[in-house]
Amino acid sequence: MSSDPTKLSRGRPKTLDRDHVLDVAMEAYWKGDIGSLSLNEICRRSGVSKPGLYREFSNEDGLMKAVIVRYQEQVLNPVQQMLQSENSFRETLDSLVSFATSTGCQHDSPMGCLFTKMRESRTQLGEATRAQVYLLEEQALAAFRQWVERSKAKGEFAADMSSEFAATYIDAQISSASSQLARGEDPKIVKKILSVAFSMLG
Amino acid sequence: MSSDPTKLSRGRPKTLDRDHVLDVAMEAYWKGDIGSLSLNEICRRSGVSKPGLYREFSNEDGLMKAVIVRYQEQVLNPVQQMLQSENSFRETLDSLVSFATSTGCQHDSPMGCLFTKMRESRTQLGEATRAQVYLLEEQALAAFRQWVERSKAKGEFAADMSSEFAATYIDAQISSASSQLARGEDPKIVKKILSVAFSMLG
DNA sequence: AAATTAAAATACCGAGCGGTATAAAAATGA
DNA sequence: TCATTTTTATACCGCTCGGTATTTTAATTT
Repeated sequence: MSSDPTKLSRGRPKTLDRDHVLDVAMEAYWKGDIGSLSLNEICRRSGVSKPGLYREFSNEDGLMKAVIVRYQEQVLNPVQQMLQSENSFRETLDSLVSFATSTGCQHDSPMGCLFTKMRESRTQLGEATRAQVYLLEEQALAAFRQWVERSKAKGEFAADMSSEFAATYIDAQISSASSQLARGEDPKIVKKILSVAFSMLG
Repeated sequence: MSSDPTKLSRGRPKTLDRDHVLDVAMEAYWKGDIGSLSLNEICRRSGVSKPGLYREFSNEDGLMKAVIVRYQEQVLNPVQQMLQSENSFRETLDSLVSFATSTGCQHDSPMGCLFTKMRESRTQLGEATRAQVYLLEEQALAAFRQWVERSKAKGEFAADMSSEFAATYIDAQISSASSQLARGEDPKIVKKILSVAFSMLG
């Protein structure tokens, strides 16, 4: 908004690499216990001083919100795109299951879903982060519901249930699968569970 | 083993009420964030001094293990009994679903299952507690598997899957439901989800 | 009554936490 | 050259944590 990214700053040039810090923090929260991971530890791992981190993100809540927003952009939005494709319900469902039971979307990303992890540890999050997670929840449910509605219109959704409930059901199963993966369960088993749980849908 | 419960102790008589402390701790862990609940807080709530608590339970790990053992005795064992009843698979399944989606088994117990909660926060538990949780996991899976096997023999289990996998599937669904309840979701919705997820079993 | 035993409560320990005051360092404009 | 601006790193604050050393209290045994 106000600052030109090229070079018309006055003071000492900043060396803090925001993206690097976010990468480190995202992986840390993704792999570890969100509630037990301290800011000090993030500083240590990213090689950034504590005041530097506070200037960039205000506080722990700010960092975590930035992390979940980044996760949304990098991981969740592609899934949402997938749900809007013109493929059949079954094809999209298979893609969804494959995505949910494999690593996030990058080279060496941890098992499970950071968003699911944050949902589960709601009570340990700051205000801003919790609000963002809540927003993502609503987006996910809406995306599932619209997908089901479109599939119903195409006659590809067989189960006798409201789109609202179907969305809740799909969300619950995907979250559960992500949770199991994060706990270290065998991805093949988790995938099989999802297949059975979705077998009556279409 | 060595001490007679009546009265042949020598020193100052103990006033610490072990059961009271366990009641307080169980409710605290059940309702709150296990990883964030401090021993200091348990002491405060139970009105017991910290050294008193350490004398009785050795350390935090000892207290948490005592709590989960108590939970097993009070809540989990009755469920295991239920799985061994002579009722039909459907009847038992309905009982299981009703149990899982209502309060634990007592008057004012919180939503969800303490065992499930501890499974989810494995990494934050001490050694002894984690070992006990692992033991309970194996017991639960074995109980489910034997239940399915007996139901198959009676021709009441319709789905085409191994008893091993069926047990894993049932366990995953029950855990997921408990998790949703603990997060505050509507028990009616959760029950409906379980019904759908179990609709193809028998 | 004196010695002994065990449980009680107070007060403390080192460590780590989220967060910040402070001052040195590195760039700019005059 | 020198003041100004901005970022940096060190060192610190108050607090809570899990766990314990210490002393007082209340009972039994001799």
